[in-house]
Amino acid sequence: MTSDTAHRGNRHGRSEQARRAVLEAADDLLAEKGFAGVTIEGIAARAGVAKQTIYRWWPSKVDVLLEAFTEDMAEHLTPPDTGDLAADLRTHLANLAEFLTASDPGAVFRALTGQAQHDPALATRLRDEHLSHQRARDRLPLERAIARGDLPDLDVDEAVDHLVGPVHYRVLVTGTEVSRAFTDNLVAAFLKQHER
Amino acid sequence: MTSDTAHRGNRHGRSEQARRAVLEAADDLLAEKGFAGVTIEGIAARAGVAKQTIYRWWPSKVDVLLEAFTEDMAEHLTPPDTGDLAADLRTHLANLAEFLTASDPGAVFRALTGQAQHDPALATRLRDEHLSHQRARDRLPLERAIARGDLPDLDVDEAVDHLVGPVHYRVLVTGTEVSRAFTDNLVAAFLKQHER
Amino acid sequence: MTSDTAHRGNRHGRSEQARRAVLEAADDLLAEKGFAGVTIEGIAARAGVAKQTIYRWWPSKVDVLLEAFTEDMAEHLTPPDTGDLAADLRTHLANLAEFLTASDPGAVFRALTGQAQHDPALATRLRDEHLSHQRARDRLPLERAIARGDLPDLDVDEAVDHLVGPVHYRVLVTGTEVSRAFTDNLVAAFLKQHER
Amino acid sequence: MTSDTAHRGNRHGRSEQARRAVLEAADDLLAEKGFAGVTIEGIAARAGVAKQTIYRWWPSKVDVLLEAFTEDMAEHLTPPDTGDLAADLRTHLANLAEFLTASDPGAVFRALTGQAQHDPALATRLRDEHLSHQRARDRLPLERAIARGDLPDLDVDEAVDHLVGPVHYRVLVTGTEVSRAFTDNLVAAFLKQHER
DNA sequence: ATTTAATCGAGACGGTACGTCGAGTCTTGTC
DNA sequence: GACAAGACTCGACGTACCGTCTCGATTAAAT
Repeated sequence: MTSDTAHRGNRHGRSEQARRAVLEAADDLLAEKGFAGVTIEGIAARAGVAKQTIYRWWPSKVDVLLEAFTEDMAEHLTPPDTGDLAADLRTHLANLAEFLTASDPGAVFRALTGQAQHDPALATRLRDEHLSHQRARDRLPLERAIARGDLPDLDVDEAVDHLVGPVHYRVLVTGTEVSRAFTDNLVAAFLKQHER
Repeated sequence: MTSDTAHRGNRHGRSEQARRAVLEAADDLLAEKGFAGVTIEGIAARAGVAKQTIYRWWPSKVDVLLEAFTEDMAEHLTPPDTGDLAADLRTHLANLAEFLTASDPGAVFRALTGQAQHDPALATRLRDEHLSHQRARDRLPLERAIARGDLPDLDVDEAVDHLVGPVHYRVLVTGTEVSRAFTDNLVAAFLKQHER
Repeated sequence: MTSDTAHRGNRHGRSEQARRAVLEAADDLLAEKGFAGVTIEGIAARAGVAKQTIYRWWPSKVDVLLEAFTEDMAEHLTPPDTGDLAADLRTHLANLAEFLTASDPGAVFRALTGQAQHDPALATRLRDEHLSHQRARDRLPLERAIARGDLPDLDVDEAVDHLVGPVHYRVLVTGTEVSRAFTDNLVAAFLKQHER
Repeated sequence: MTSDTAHRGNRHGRSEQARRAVLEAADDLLAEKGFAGVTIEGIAARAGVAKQTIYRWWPSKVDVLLEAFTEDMAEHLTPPDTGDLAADLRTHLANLAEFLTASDPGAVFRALTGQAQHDPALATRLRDEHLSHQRARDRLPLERAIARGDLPDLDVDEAVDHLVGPVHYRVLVTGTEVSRAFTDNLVAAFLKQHER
C-alpha cells in the first residue's frame, strides 16, 4: 500500500500520498474508536506521517475530519427529479435517513455536528462548507414543484426545516429508528398542509 | 428533601456543601468557557474541592454536568393547559426555543447532546433520564386535544417529532434563529393537516 | 484471631488489641512489600483498624516501625561473658552479623537506618532509644577485659567503632556477605593491636 | 565528551540544556529540602522543564540523583601517593570523612545509601556504578605499600573494610563526629597490627 | 441505673505528587 | 521546501496516600 516510491520530501509541492493517508487514517480511527479516539498523534502514527505534516496543512483534527467528510460526500444526497413531488420527497428523505444512520460519512457528520455544539468555529465552517450546499439540494424538489404549479408559493426554507428537521431530531436527539414509514408519513403530512 | 446542612450519604457524611459547589462550578465553567473548558481540575479548583471528591461521586465530567442539568431542569418546559390546542402549542414551542437558545440549562443540554454524539453511554442516559420525561410533557397538549375531540386519534409520537424536530434541527444543525414566527408557522402547518 | 470480645472503644484506656494489630501489620507489610509498601492506610486496612486510631497513638509510620522494632528487639544482642575476651567478641560480632543480615528485626533496623538518612528526627530517636543501649552492651566485653587487666585502658568508644563499624559497613553499604571468617579476622586484628 | 552546545541523543536532539537543568535542580532540592523534598514535579518546576522530559530520560527520581552524583563525583577521593603509607592513609580517611559529612555530593551519597536500604535495585546500581570504583581507589595505598614491601601480603579487601568501615558507621549510624583524631587513630591502630 | 467521656471502626474531606497521554511547537537531517 | 522523526513545554488525566475531620457505636468509670 505504502509504495516503494514513497514520497519523503521534495523541493516542489505537497505530497498527495501523505494527504490521502492522513484522511484515510482519520476516517478509520473515527470508525474504529469514535471521536475521542481520533488524535493527531494517532492519525500520524497510523498514516505513517509526521505530526508536523498534519499541522502544516490542517489547523486541527476537526479540519482533517471535515476534509475527509468532504471527500466522502462527493455525490451524496441529491434528490431525484421525476416530476412527482411526493415520490421525490419520499425518496430524498429515505436517502437522508439512510445517510445519517447507516453510512460512514453519516457517522462523521454526526460526530462533527456533535463537536460543533462545543466549537462555534467548527459550527460555522460546517454550515458554510456543507450544510448550505446540502440545503440548496434539499430545496430543489420544492422549487421545481412550485415552478410546475404543483405547490403554492410557500416559504421554501421553512418547508425544508419541516421536512428534514424531524429526521435530524430523531438521529441526533432521541436516537429513535427512522423508518421508511416515518419519512413517508412526514411527506404525507407535509403535502396535506398544501393540498387544495 | 436534601437535609438542612449536611447530607448523610453512604454511611454518614457526604458533604452537601461540596456537592453543590461542584455542580455550580461545572455550570459556571460551561457558561464561561464552553464544554472544553470544563475540566475536573478546573471544577475542583473553582469549587474549592479536592479532585478526589469529584471522582468519589461522579465517574466523569459529563456526569457532573448531567446532574447539574437535572437540578436546573426541575420545573422547566411544562406546556400550558388552556384548553386551546393552538395557543398551547404555540406557547410550548416558543418556550422550547427560548430554553434551547437562550437559557443556561439549554446551553448545558446542547453541550450534552453534542457530547452524546461521541458517547453512546451518555446518549442512553440522556434519553432515559431526561428526554423521556420531556417527551411525556411534550405529548400532553396533543393527548388532551384528542381526549377533547379537538384532534383525530393520530400517532402522538410522530406528531411530537414533527413539532419539536424542526426546532431542535435549527438549534443543533443550522444555527438559524428560531423566531416566534417560525414556531407559530410550525404550529399552523401542523394544525392545517387535521382541520375539518 | 480477632476475638468476639473485640474492644470497640471504652472510657478509660486504649485498646491493646488494636495496638498489637497495628504493630504486627506494620511488620508484615515491611517484610512483604518493603519500606515503601508500608503506608498508614495499608496498616489500617490490614490491622482492621481506623486510620485515626493510628494517628492517635503514633506520629508517623516510622514511629510505628520504631515501636514494632523495640518490641522485637527485647533480649537481642547481649554479648556473652565467659571471661575470654577473644571468644566473647567473636561470638558477639557473629551474632551482630546474623541479626543485621538474617533476622526480621534486623530488616526493620536496616529500613529505619536507611530512612534516618532522610529524616534527622528519626535519626535522633533511633540513636537515643536504641543505639545508645546497644552500644552500652557492645562496650561490656571490653570494659570487663580492662577491669580484668586483659586489655590496656584504651578508648572504649573508638574500639567499639573499630569492631562493629566494618560489620555495619558491609551490611549497609557494600552488601558483601559478613562471614564468620570476616568477624573472626576482625577480632583477631583488633586484639593484635593491643597484645603485648 | 559531551558536545559543545546541544547534545544529540537517540536520533538527533536531546537537549543537553534540559539535562543539566534537571541534574542541578535535583541537587539543589536535595541540599535545600532533603530527600523527601526531591519530587519529580519539584525538579521540573525548578529546572523549567516539563515532567515528561524527566520521565523520558530517567525512570525515577533516584536515577536523576544517581546521575547527578556521578557528575559530581568525577575526580573525588583519590588517595595521595607520597610513598608514606601512614601519611597517605591518614589523608585519605580524612578526605573521606570530609566528603561524607561536609560536601554536597556526600549528602547525595548518604541519601542514596539510605534509599538503597529500601530499594535493592538502587543498591545494586550504586554498588556497580560507584562503590566498586571507589573501593578500587581505596585499595591503592595498601597495594602500593605491599608492592614496596612496607606491608605484608594481607587481604586488601578486608583491610579496606577495617579502615573505611568505622568511618561510614559513624556517618550513617551513630552520627558521631568523625574527627581527624578519630581517623588518625584508626590508621594508627591498623598499622600497629602489621608493624615489625 | 443513668449519665458521660474516651476510644473505636468507618470513611469523607482538602491536599500533594504520582506517572501517562495528547496537544501544538520546534529542530534536525534526508530527499 | 516538504518530509519523517522525535524532543520539547504544557495542561489535564485518574490514582494513591497523606493527615484532619466528623459520625454513631461501644463501654466502663463517675454520678
